[in-house]
Amino acid sequence: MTFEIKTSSTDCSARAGIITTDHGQIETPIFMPVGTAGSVKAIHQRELNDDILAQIILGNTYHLYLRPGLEVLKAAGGLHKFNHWDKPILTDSGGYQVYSLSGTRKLTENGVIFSSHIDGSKHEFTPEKVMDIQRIIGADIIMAFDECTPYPCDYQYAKKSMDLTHQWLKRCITAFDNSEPVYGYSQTLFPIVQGSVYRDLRKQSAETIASHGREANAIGGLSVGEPTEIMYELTELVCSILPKDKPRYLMGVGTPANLLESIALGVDMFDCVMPTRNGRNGMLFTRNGIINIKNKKWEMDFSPIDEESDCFVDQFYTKAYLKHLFKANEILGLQIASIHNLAFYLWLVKEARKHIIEGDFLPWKTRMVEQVSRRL
RNA sequence: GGGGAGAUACCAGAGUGGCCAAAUGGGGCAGACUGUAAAUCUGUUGGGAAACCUUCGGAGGUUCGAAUCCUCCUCUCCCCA
Repeated sequence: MTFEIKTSSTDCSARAGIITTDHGQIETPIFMPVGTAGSVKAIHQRELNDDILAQIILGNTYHLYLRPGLEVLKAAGGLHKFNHWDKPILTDSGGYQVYSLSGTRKLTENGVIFSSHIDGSKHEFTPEKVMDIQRIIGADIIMAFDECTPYPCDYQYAKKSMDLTHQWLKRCITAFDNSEPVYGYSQTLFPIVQGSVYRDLRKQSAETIASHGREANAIGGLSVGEPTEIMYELTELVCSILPKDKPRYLMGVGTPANLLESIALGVDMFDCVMPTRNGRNGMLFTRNGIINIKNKKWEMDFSPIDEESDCFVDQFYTKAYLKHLFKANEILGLQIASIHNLAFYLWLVKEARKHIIEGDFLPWKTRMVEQVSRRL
């Protein structure tokens, strides 16, 4: 994997770049749709390509390991062949599940023992095992095994957890560097900064992560419930320490406004379930603000979902029809909302890139943040 | 014509003397959702800011107190002829 910066903003830390992988290029800043179980929920690959213009998608180690399982993935020839996505894939390590499944897991010295959310069976994840699984899944970008701390999180725990993540990282790196890709193309390991909301821990973690000199770096443990301002302050701090010439990936973020603000702070990559999950729950993100399509006010609104969008569903379907689909529990509603939201997210980062290159990112960003945050 | 069952909030449907402005579902209205245990979850749904007022087919009655008991009326459904 290589990263080349095309243009850097002069009035903020935003930059436009190109990541090159064996499955093609990614123009940054980029938003990566989440496809946890090997599928971006409710979306066809054709829509991902032609309507949403996705350049890279995510998969999840924990979920894919449990189902379909490594035997199937290996026999399929890796996730790219299995789900027929031939552009880049990034897999999360299961570090987020250490957090979100905290009720059914146990931390050990060696790693984490999970109870499967599917059948309750016990499975152990260690840094070595997680590297091995991600080799077999065959993602272009694989994530270090970390612990995503909850919020709030007391200092002692945050420190202990950060140290654990750092130890695990060393083991991840050893395991990764001493193993080979399973399917011929190269894979890249991203380490992850932790440290909860504590500036000194974040600083220490960013320095530790940077010292490993990997090809890119990720920021984890944010957008877990802390105030947005704190998230921005920590992102800014961490970005100021992580090397400038390497991609920075802010994990799990966020709202359209979060993306724009974070791009200004120097973040290049994002992923978030929000456009898909919230879309399935009736929330539409648009350049003019946020719509809850289930609300009565859209019942008689026969205007297109988004008249300024080039995306097929935005022109083809009306708000009133989409409202009806949601109320009638029709599966098509979920599909339309998901396509719309992802297309909007990809449009937003593409537009951000354009303005970075044109040199007017900051004023454009300020205007857009206000616009996309409105409630319609 | 004879016999039986029933009428409860937007709908379905519990409740059969006080703890009932009335369970539960559905529907309606709104809210939440940030590296997906999520087509999920939460709130609310007679009026009123509140004290309180008006409700359980209708009209009377019994009782300190009635959706619940009694009388009559209206209507619905089922079975037999």
